[in-house]
Amino acid sequence: MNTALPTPTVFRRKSLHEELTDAIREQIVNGDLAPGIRVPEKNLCTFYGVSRTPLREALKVLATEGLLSLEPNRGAWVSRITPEDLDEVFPVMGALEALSGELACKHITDPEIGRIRVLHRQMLKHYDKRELSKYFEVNQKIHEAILEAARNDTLATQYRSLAARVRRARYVANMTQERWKQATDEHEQIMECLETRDGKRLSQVLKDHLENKLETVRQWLQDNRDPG
Amino acid sequence: MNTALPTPTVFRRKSLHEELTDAIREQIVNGDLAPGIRVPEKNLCTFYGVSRTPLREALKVLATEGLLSLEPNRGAWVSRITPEDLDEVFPVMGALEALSGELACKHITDPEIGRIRVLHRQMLKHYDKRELSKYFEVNQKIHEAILEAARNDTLATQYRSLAARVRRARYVANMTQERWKQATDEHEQIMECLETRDGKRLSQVLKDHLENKLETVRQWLQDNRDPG
DNA sequence: AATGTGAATTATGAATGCATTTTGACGGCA
DNA sequence: TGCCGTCAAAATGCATTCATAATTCACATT
Repeated sequence: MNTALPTPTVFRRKSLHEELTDAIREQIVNGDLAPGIRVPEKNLCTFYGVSRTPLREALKVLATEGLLSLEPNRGAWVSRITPEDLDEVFPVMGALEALSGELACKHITDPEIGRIRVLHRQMLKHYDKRELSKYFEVNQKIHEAILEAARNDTLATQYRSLAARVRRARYVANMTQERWKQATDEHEQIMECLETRDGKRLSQVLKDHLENKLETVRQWLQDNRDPG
Repeated sequence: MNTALPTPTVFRRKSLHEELTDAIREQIVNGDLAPGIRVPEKNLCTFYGVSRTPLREALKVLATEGLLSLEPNRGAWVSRITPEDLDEVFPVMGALEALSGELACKHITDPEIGRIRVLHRQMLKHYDKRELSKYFEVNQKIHEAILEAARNDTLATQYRSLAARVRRARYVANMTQERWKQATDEHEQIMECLETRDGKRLSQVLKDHLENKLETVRQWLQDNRDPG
């Protein structure tokens, strides 16, 4: 019998606090829990049918991820998104995404490029039909695929954490036709860079792409700022 | 009466779990809790004289920071440092440090440059006397000051988190005379870039500087790898 | 009307207790 | 000797309970 195991598939049940973390993170990123609102422990406890102990552990984690703000003896809020936040987060995301482009070009395989090409075509179809939410879903998969191709979990974790903070802004609907067009053009360039493995150029394109996005988010924030 | 408050000095007592997080993080980064060892809750509870509830919250946070590994029902370990980790972490740190250099050149004030210049001179003195630990203490202050000058808390947080993971390697003693010389030369360049506000060049210098450091850490890891 | 006081209510902080899982020693057995 | 299965001890997961701080709201004061 062969005792040498293949790629070790680790079995790992999630504990309750971990599932809670994921579930609440989802709620925040989706916008079910809007930026700025209070998050009383009791509410979430009854909502999820759990006791406060694992829930509080989850809140601590989400706070370190920057999605919640905790104040001792005063509870938790969903972190607000301010223009200053954006000005901080986007440069960092830019640096990370640029790196992911460079690394992806080093490590990506032809089949992977093929899969991204498929996603790219899907995305263009959604663009033609102006299917905004489907467009964005595929769009996100493309960026995720590039991140995967970079073969760097540390990078992926850090990037996703920042991306989650930004994604809470429901800016998508705010994209102008012009910006949308520009974004698809940039995605065309992204494909070219991947296929020619031009890491230097890809990192620059991704950075510019993010600049474009920043403008859309900024605009959204201006249109949706709440007086609280 | 003037209702406009000056810079709002926020009073904020730390809660127990937060203090625990800081204390244990310190223990890990200092090497009091060595990479790979188990961290039973009970031990830390008796050590700090607290109950398990706040302690467990602290463990969760440190796990998301990457300093601990948690496995359901099996407890916590101090994360090991593998060569693969270094190959992941250093490129990301490089990207972040490069950004910090660029931003610092944009925002840094003359007095700040002056203070860094003072630190720089101190560091050179320690170098001349071969005072390794003092050298590193000041060295770290310089990098911290640059990070401060970048005026980006998100960047600072992310960078510090990664830096903490690396700092656990007690690689300092491992630095060769040659590398030490090279490091001080690079710091000379860093000062030049700051004084001329040459962000592009500074970001490159910082990246190279980090490459140098990576080699030292790699060497340390090779010399100190444990068969566990 | 604006501000101040204080008791009642509510929410969070932390300790304890119970259930479940893991660990590791021991002994049977091939 | 080496391999399993069993069971007690220990550790962790979660719920509950107690302690403490914050908030609310009624009422008094200016």
